[in-house]
Amino acid sequence: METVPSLRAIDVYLLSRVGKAGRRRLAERLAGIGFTLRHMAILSYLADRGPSAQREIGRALAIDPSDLVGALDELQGRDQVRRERDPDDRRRHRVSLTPAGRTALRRCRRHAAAVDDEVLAPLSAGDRRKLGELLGRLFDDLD
Amino acid sequence: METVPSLRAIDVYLLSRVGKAGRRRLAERLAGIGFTLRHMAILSYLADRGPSAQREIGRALAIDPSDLVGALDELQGRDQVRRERDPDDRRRHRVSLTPAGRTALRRCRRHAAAVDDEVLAPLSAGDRRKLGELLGRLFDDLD
DNA sequence: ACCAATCGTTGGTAGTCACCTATCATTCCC
DNA sequence: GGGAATGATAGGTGACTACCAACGATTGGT
Repeated sequence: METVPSLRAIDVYLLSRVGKAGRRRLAERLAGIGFTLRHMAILSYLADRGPSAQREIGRALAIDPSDLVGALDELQGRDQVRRERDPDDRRRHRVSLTPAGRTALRRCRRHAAAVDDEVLAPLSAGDRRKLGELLGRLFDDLD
Repeated sequence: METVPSLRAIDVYLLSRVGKAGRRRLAERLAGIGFTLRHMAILSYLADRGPSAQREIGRALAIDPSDLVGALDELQGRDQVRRERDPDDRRRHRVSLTPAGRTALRRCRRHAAAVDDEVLAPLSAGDRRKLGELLGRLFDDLD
């Protein structure tokens, strides 16, 4: 990457470029095992928060409800996710992880960790921890 | 943004999400004054490195040569950039900034600085500096 | 002088992405 | 019980992106 100091000085530009490169590598790896970043985010959400309505998942992950349908169809088609009507509110679907879903998630996480190691290779352990903390704060501030 | 700890723990995911949000805000602001991120990157490159061939610009900014043509057409249409044949190698175009281009770039930079302030608001001045340094190192390591 | 490579350009494709609208079933509010 | 709001779904759109193939002009190697 050639040096363009006046661009390099813009933090949002750096963030955008580095983020895009990282996203791309992660997406490629996940694609190799039949997943998208979105799939992984959904599985992670379910693992952390337990069975949920689609609307909650969509809101948390910034996925449009109508887009979520397709992603869930794919996961369900591989038995990684189960959809059943919520008995307490029959408009809702109660989406939950299956054992196969948990296994798949573990695989995704291993790939994600590998990409982290790859992308953050230039940083020391301490710097890497610091970066994670700073990014976490920025992330929490979104919306 | 709801809390999904196992996703938040993935640095590349944070990078990707924060970067995308930042990119979006910057793109919106620039769109308000008739620019894209790509335009700004090109103007910045020319300001930093002086008159250049299209191929160099494309390589440095990771823009496909065929995509660069259109962006330069737009800038040239507004007299922010000049294209002339390189007398030393008549295959090349010598692309250079015009005074109007410099003025436009200054405006872009002001908007970019404002977005930086906005996105990085949660960080102290010290943390912000640190983040910029870490991102800079990761950026230099791309490709 | 000729062949291969380079530069800019044209035109097209495929994927992703964030939307938006409309519809049906269900529930909530009064 | 009736009207408004909500959840999931289907279907489609426009913007942007990253590509790729092909071409004419020009240059460099030998």
